[in-house]
Amino acid sequence: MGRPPCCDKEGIKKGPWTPEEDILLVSYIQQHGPGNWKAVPTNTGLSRCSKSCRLRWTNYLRPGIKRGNFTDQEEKMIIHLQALLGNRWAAIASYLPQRTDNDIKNYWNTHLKKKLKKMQTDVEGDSVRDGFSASHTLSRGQWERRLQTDIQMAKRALRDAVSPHNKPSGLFQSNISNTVSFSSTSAKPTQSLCYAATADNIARLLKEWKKNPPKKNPSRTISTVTQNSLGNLGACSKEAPSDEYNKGNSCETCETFESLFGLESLDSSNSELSQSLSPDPEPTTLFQDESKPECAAELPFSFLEKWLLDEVAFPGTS
DNA sequence: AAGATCCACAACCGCGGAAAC
DNA sequence: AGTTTCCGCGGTTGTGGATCT
Repeated sequence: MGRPPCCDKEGIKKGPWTPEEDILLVSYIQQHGPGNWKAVPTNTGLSRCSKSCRLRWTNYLRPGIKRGNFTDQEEKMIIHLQALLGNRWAAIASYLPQRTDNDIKNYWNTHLKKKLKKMQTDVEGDSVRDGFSASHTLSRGQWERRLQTDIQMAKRALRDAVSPHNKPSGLFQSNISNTVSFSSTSAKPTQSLCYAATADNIARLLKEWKKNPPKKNPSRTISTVTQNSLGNLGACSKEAPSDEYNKGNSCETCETFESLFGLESLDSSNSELSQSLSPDPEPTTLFQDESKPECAAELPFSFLEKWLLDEVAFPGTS
């Protein structure tokens, strides 16, 4: 049963987005901000369902999205977070602010899953050769101990991945710079700038496209080009990654950790944070909603750090 | 060179939860 | 309190490009 799909209506366009549609959507959001997706198709004249608009925005058009190859660090993070959180891509994405859940999900399904499977096969092959099949011979107690060990290993590996002693990747530098910039108000102008650049870029691309329309599959080709360009531009907004995925995710993630490890409420760390991250009293910019919510940006990472570094919180981990 | 197959990823679908009525 | 509507999430599919045969 369930609700009928919102895209069943006649006249609703599906498939790849064209640059023109992108521009319509971006300029509308530029004026009104994201949210109220229901109204977007009506107000923009787009023949798209609200869902499609939201998806297009969150996955491609919003500023701060990094596209392209995943770094080793990101890969490690995804693997370990997936081990800890399962397929909760939105939660995982909240630790990789420049990546969308869709991106991470795709990367997991296309690359990491295979990689891990292969590794597992190799290990199991060895085990079978040794006359030992791990998964079938474990008693419940052994299984639990193994689970504990897995969690600890994941935890340790995650700590390695985020350790400041490691060469920091853009990922964590961006988190760090977020943290630093919280005390100043420098992030917002940067962010707006990048957004404007994004919209301008679409316009420029469209002009180019109209001058020299590609011979084959124009919409997809240009769309892809636009996406990449947007991604590249978005990458400049390291200081102000978008937060679409962080809304609500931080708490959700904290709950996950809490439930996983039986930690007490995060109230204390929250209050600490709320002090250090006093909300910006200035009038909001157009894309305030899109800006990295200080709390959401900071909380998961801080908590993660705390969790990783606090051996006491998880007795017997060392 | 051409067809077959694989791969990557953008987009869609359906569901659940929350908010609005 | 019950129903409807909207939003967000995760799983899945479709399509075009890349690679292989």
